[in-house]
Amino acid sequence: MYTTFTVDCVIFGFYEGELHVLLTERNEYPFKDWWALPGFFVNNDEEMEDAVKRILYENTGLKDVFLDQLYAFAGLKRHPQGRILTVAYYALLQLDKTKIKLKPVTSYMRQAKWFPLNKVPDLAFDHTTILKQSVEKLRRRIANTPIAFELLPDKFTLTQLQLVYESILGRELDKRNFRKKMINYGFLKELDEVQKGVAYRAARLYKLDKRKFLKQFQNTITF
Amino acid sequence: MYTTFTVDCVIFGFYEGELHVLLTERNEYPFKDWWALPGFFVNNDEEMEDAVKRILYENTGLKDVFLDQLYAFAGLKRHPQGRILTVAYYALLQLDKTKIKLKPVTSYMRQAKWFPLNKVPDLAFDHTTILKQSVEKLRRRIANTPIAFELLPDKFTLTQLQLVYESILGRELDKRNFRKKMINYGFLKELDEVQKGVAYRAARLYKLDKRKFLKQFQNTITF
DNA sequence: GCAAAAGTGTTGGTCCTACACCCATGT
DNA sequence: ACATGGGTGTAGGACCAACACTTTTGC
Repeated sequence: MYTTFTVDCVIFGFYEGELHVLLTERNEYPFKDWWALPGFFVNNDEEMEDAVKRILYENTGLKDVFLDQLYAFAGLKRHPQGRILTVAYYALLQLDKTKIKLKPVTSYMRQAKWFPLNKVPDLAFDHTTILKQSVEKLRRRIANTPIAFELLPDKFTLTQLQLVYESILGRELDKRNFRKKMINYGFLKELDEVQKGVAYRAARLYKLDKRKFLKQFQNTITF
Repeated sequence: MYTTFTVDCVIFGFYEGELHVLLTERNEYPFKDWWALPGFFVNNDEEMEDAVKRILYENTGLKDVFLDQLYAFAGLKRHPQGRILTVAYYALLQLDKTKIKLKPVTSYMRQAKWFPLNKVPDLAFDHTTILKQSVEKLRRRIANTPIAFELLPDKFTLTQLQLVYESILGRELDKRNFRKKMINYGFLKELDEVQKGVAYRAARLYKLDKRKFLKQFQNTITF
């Protein structure tokens, strides 16, 4: 009837053409010195959503991240000391945010670091399972919802957007078809600006038109 | 760090052309005499998935139901006596199973009963919210996954199948288009049988070809 | 024979995929 | 001038929505 209550965070970020996940190095037993998803105990007088934000900040130094609930894990064997229920949350971060300095403000974690998805080590507890489920959810969601924009800075090029799709889906897409499709959606605002500081033809920058975007993808279901 | 741990069940069933949900009448305070989703405390030495099945049985008499996790609710104000974390599960039941006698085997609940979705009363705790979220999930899922079959008996007519879609989506569909689409999917087996005991032309019966069905709709994502 | 639901095709529009070359820019 | 990625169009096929009448059966 009673259980220890924790939350874990799966934070994705996109840079250098690759999808990354944010991990922390544990400084406490059990699993001392192992890499793990940022996570900790929820206080008794604290809303779960507040706890997630607090814990992510304490573990990594990241603030102002919007997280969605993924799944509740409650297996009796998750933790060596008996059942610990964890609710996993996940979030997608914009490229420029990933430049923010990562530094835990708690001694429970030694450091926080971005890992490319295919270079993630074995993780503490059942965090490998949790991460795996998050990636699956991401792939399912990108097919229906254009979550890709959450991984990019405000102004982005179509090639960057395509790279996000390709890195999440794990396959290459046709450039012409991709552009046609995105522009046809009608929620991209073409800017009068182009990229700067590149050693080749500079690409046009685009912005997400949030009004139109939400109109299309917000499920307005009446009960 | 510690919380009371419960599970709630949202059980959908389809009969008489309407989507129904299974509710129980509480026989205990708080919310005595209110209708609520079947749910109760998870034992400390019990896996969550086992607890859901046990509790559903104790509350309603239903057995052998496969439930999927929906969402974890942990608001501090969910329950008058402080935080109670609940993990909500949902399931779809086949028509013939809904004929099973409902009778709670615990004194916590006075009775269990099917309610058509649009005749659900105000529910105990935050169960109205939980139910609402389940229906939304159902609608989202039926667009991508043919979960409708879980609500029908083994052998069904195309009209029955269409009624399931219509009652979940809340709108009418074109008969010819619906049939073409379903038959084109290729996972329906046409049987040599027809309906019996109807006072009009008997409809052909179909069966789900599970092999073909799974091949199409099982996400095979490698990590 | 009539009431009730079963069953059936076509057309026009939209969207998807496959595919290869020229363009603009920085060095 | 060359290397690099930016940017563009078309044709064929698949899928979708709209639309109304005939057939079968039980009573």
